[in-house]
Amino acid sequence: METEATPEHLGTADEAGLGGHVRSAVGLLYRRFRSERPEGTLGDTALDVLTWLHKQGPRTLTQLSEDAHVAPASMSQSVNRLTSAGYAIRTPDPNDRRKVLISTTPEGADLAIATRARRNTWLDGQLHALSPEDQHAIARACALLSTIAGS
Amino acid sequence: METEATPEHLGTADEAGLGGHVRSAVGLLYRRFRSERPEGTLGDTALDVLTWLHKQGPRTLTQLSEDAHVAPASMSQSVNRLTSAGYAIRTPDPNDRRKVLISTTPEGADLAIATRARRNTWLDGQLHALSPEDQHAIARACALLSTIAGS
DNA sequence: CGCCAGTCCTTAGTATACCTAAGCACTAGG
DNA sequence: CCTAGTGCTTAGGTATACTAAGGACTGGCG
Repeated sequence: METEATPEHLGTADEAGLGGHVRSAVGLLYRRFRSERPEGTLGDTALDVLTWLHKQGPRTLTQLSEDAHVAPASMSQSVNRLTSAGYAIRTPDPNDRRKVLISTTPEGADLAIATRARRNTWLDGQLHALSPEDQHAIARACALLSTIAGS
Repeated sequence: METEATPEHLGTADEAGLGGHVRSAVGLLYRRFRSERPEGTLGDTALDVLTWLHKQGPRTLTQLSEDAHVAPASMSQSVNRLTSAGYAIRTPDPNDRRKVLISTTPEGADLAIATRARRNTWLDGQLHALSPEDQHAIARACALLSTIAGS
């Protein structure tokens, strides 16, 4: 086993808690976000994809699946929901016809904006009640954890 | 219904980013955690429940569902997976036979420990590569966001 | 030129996890 | 007892994810 590299001495409640706290907080927030989905039949993943497309412009399916860290087949399903609901379209890549570019429709852009606004209504309301330092800590933690998640 | 309170003027990149960054980071981490599940057939929610039971002792189903912020019916299903895999048992509450106390079996306790260790191996490895200030920011953000999620 | 390996995407089948609705089991108060 | 309320379960449906398998296209090599 890792007789030397295991950092057992980094505090007491700290190490036992940090990873666990991150997991716990992520689970709670994820479920909370999921429950904040009163409109439409689209799930949160599909809405996330729509938001990304709205911000970044057209992406291939493989790119989207890498962004979300899911298998291409999973992303294809999520894109199916978006396209069958009329919020996104698939366009064959003119340079490489194996690829498919996914982009938002005008309705999709509207929904992305509306979704963002609705989400911000609740979450920003909570975040703005915090002190600037707390907000800064959260921003920092998000950046760090996103990097970790993407590694 | 967001006709009145929508804060359109709350900055430029900051507010648009903070809520969005939180959501994005949570989504990425959640999927990452989910993919870090090589062993057994139990999902991450079921493992979380097992971990809570291991730490807190027997709980009723309603208590568990409140802990996880899910409907009692959902928790009942998760508990079903645990019990049918032999990691937890249901015991009628002697004082109120409507209630059911859920507790871990010895195998469940072992699995909880092993799960925690496996999770910590990866996540703590990442977290320990950060500076103490960064770790502190994450700990703080987790505490704050857990409170927000639970509100 | 035609074949073949590799890449990109899709569909099919399966599993987890969440929900609402409906119903059973039990408790407590008339 | 009978009835209202509480705790839990099951049934049915949706979203998301995976693996496996196959179709469409590209590019290189005989």
